[in-house]
Amino acid sequence: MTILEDLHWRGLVNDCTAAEELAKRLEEGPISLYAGFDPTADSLHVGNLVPLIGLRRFQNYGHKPIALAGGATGSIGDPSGKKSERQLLTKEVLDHNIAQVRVQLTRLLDFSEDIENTAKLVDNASWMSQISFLDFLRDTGKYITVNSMVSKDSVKSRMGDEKSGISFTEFSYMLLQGYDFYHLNQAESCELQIGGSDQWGNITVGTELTRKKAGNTVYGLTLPLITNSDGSKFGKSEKGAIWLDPAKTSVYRFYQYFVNVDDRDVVRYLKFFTFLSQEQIAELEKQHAENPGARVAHHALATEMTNLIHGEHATQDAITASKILFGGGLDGISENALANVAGEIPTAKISADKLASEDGLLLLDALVDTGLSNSRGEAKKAVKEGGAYVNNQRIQEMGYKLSDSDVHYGKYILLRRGKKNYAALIVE
RNA sequence: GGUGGGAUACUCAAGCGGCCAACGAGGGCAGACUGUAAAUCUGCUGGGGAAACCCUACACAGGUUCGAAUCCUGUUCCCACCA
Repeated sequence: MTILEDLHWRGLVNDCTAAEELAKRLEEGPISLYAGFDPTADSLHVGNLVPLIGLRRFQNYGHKPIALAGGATGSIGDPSGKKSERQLLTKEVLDHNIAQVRVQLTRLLDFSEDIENTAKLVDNASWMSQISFLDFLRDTGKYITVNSMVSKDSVKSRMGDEKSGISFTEFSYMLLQGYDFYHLNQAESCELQIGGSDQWGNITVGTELTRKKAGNTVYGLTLPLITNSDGSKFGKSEKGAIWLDPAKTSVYRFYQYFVNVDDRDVVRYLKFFTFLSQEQIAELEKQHAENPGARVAHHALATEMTNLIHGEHATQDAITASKILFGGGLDGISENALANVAGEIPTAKISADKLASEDGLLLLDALVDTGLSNSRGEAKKAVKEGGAYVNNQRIQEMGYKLSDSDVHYGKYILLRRGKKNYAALIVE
């Protein structure tokens, strides 16, 4: 199977320039390719993952991947898919973000130096900052007509919108990104750019510019936008984006996000996100069809993803915690296991004195303290509705006070709101 | 610039002097069912309080009234028509 066949089978090819030529070129030997990301946050989230994993797929087939951090373009803001003008980020913030993301990329791509096609991370600020505005207009702007720029969807949608419009700054974005491709073609012999389907317009500016300016043929390939079957946005939970940074999204929540993927999506996502083979995925699909309740495919997906991003050790901890929390009662649970669980879910601290005192600690307050409820009113609602649990025992008594008898191993009280929101109280 | 219409909770959208913390729909949360699904059914959905009840809220600022989201005045922003 070739890389393109692999991508097609996975449903990862949305659009492609000169598909046949590209296939031929790939057969001739390894190429360099790149995908960019704008460092708009100090961590990647699962929504950024598809193009980056795409790079890895190419790397696995012997090609050389380049991850491009948009230190320059990120300071402008890509208008693609955006309804309104964006807030500009400062250089300091961008640099910080790039440094953080760099670490995460080392998990996704192989940067080992002893291999032929080692991955590379570049920042377009390093060459963009060298170019004067005048030079850019003379040497680059000359090759692209405004007519073609105006006809891009990303611009058209904003031109039609009298209210917000589009600034010259964002309008110019595609030229900058196009120049990146040209630059990488010159500096790294880069011949292919991949990206999300919203990047099509930007990518084609790059192929056009490289052809006109350097006379080289380069290719673009876009990957589909991931959509959930229920219409919600992929990569977002009720608490916001699912980040790769474990400080922003705990490993446990990361793992759980994939365990909770809609049945209809699980096989698609196995293809999109994992490196499992066609046979392995077919087997999982079969098992899922035979017994969806066992959620074999879900667990495989969650395990693969968590392994990739957080490593095997952290994954095992998340799996262990999940088994305990969703596997029945707490009876006979070991102190070690409980400590592990507490490490995976949100916690709040409470002093032993407070617990032993006359006033004690109201369950209502504990729910708020641990963030399981946003206000006492919500906590009361949860208790009233039978959605509040202490150590997995439902509590419906409004004035319930936590006491020593609720404490496991002198240290832990497990709280739960609803079916799957857990938190731990740590007694100190 | 002129005239008319509008701004209501997370979103859409009723209400046009007291029965309004505000109909209804969507969303969200919880419960039942289940598989930590989907679909369905039920309840809840400003804050505090066990509750009675209190506080804050219907663009903003004032006013009329025993009492205002509802009436009046001014301000801001939207939309339509005219110029």
